[in-house]
Amino acid sequence: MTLEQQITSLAKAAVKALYDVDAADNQIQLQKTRPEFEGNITLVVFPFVKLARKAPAQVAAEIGKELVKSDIVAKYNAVQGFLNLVIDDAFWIKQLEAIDADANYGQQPDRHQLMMVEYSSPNTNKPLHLGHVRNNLLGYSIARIQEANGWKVVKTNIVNDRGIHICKSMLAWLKFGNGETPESSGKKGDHLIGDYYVRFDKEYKAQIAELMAKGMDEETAKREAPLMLEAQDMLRKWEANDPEVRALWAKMNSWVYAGFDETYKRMGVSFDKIYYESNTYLEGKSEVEKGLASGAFYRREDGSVWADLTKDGLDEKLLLRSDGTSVYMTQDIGTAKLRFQDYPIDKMVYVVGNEQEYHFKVLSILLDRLGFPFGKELVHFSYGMVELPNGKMKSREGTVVDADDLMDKMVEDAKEIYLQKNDQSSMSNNQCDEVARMVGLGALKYFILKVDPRKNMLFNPAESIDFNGNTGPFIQYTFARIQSVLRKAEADSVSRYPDIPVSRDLDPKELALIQRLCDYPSTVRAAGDEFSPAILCNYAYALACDFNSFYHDLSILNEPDAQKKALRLLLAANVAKVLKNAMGLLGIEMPERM
RNA sequence: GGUUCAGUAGCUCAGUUGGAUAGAGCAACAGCCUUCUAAGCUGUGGGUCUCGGGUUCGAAUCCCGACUGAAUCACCA
Repeated sequence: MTLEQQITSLAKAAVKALYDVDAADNQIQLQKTRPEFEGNITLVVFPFVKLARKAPAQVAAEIGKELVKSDIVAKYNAVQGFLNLVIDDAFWIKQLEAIDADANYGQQPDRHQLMMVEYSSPNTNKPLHLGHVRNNLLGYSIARIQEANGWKVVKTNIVNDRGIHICKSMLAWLKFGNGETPESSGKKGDHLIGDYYVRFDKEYKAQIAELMAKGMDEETAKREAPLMLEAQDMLRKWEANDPEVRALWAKMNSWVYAGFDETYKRMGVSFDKIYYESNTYLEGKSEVEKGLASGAFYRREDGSVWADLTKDGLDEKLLLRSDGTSVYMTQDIGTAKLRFQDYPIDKMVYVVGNEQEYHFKVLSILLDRLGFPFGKELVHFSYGMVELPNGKMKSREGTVVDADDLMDKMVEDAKEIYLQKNDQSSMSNNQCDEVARMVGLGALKYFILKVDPRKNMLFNPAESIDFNGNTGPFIQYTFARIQSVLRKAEADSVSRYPDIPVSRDLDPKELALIQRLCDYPSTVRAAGDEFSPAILCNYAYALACDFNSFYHDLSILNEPDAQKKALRLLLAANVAKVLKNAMGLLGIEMPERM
């Protein structure tokens, strides 16, 4: 039973005894005692002031007098309406022992339910940029966090591998590529394709300008530029299964996948099941046809198919174009159907930017209308955009921060710092590179995950991401320090388990650490409930801060008292365990030394 | 224009269901390495929590109204 639960029931009993009322759970308000007062946990007594008909401070004192009768409350003091409770050291030591005994501390019981988490979902016409990085890191971390909350999680990716944007890259490559391949150019496949996507846009704009110079208006020029017509022609051929177009498409996509795989691997994200739009859009079409037959949707005179959502307070939504081709929504319906055929999904989560909130609102209603039981409950985990100092990132305008470049830069910076801080004669190249990789990526991941996912965040490329302060490397460093101590303890055969039962006055720094460790399970739950890795970041940072302060003030291995030494070692080991676990849920690796 | 979200220190961000004198980091300044890793620790300065009302013992937090910014409302994805 947690401290909060114990105090809650004690407080209820006290209120009953003193004022003869049964307090509701939400009337028992507990918070951590502020550092300027003595105590570990504080009961806010304002809720009882009225029914006691006494001054707040007096009520607090009366309840305190009751509570101190129990074993776990050693002392109390009342400040206005705040009753500060000092918890007995024996309680904390027992808690630490329980934490130590639990190898999976923080893991919540199995819920026997399956959650599918969709994230990443790239287009295959350009490489990943910082916006995708946020998506991938959030998606992966949320999956890990929900696993820790007892869900069985299936991570999935829907690859948008077809459509006009893909044809643009293909066409530009055919026209201007001279048969360039990743092998011949030494470029990563996704970057190669991205270059041709940009090339298409450049040539297309030139054609538009040319047509406009001849007197054509902009709208018409955009529509009639030869490159655009050719791209559309290519899309029709693709849909008609033209062998040449399909072969080219398959070849170029395979280059992109090879590039993506490399980026994903480096980022440390993975998927259990990958869906491709080229395989799901037909399924979507047939679902829409079914909906049309059942009267859920209607067809207009021009042949296009629509859903009327005005009763739901929304607009009308197009589902099939007049030429019969599908749109984004159609594809998402098909993908949803296939997924629920493949897995017994209890909860479906889409990690997609907040710019698509409307889309998912509509999707939820449509799925529900088509008779899918999961429609109403789908979760759109809507996260904010990454902005640059001068606004949004735009692929075609070249104002993107490339994912591969950014990771390179972070690892380079980490390596430089590592070489600067360590004795170069005592390390191997491999060790240096491995630490630099973990630390560079740790800095990047923490930087992104520590901000509330719902909010837009700003990234300034001119200012490099920090390695000091509230950062991933700070937490990694704390961990590495502990590992160093544990290695030394092992070498000296120092036990972290004292021979005699520990019962002594805890140092405030020790106590603060234990109390922080006790908070971990509820933090994991909160992160899961709120879909927020940021909550875990804040926790890991606070724990690392507490430890560094403890480490600075108190000696572990040089402590002469064997009992104290053992307890501090036990404490350090468990801080390391929880730090590693928490960071693991964020997808951040922890180096043994740095 | 409708809808949704956001506005906290110079900058980037925390702030659990309303609780005590609103917190970190960066940047600036001043200290601490013969002692378990100084990517650390300690201290100083820095605030009209966008603004105005309201609710109450008590509001950065809840309600209403402004202002500012973002997203969205496509036969784009």
